[in-house]
Amino acid sequence: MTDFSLDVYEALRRLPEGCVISYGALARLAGRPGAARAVGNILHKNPWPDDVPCFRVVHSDGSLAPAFAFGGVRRQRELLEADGIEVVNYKVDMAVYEFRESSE
DNA sequence: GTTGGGGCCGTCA
DNA sequence: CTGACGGCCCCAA
Repeated sequence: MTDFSLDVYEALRRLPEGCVISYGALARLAGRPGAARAVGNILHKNPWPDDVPCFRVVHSDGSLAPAFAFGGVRRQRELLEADGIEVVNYKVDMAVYEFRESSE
């Protein structure tokens, strides 16, 4: 467990419902741009799946994770749709649902 | 559109 | 500590 991991979990916790984020973006929010792979690993561990909705984390192109640990992309799609996110062909519109701190 | 290479960080053996 | 792997990302051909 590292500070980076905790930071990732907190960043995800701050993520509002109905929004998604990519591994890279999440890593960036965690303060480690380029650590997208580490983020994937961290989310895989996910000690607190109840507080850390990793299902809101998608690829940079908006596609869902093919190796989603909870039960596959199918499960993830249900969770995303449950958040009010429109999922098309296991992909979401990053231009709309991607979480951004600065709305510029 | 696909394929190949490099890089980053964390966890496990 | 080193080596290998991963729910990745970016750039170039």
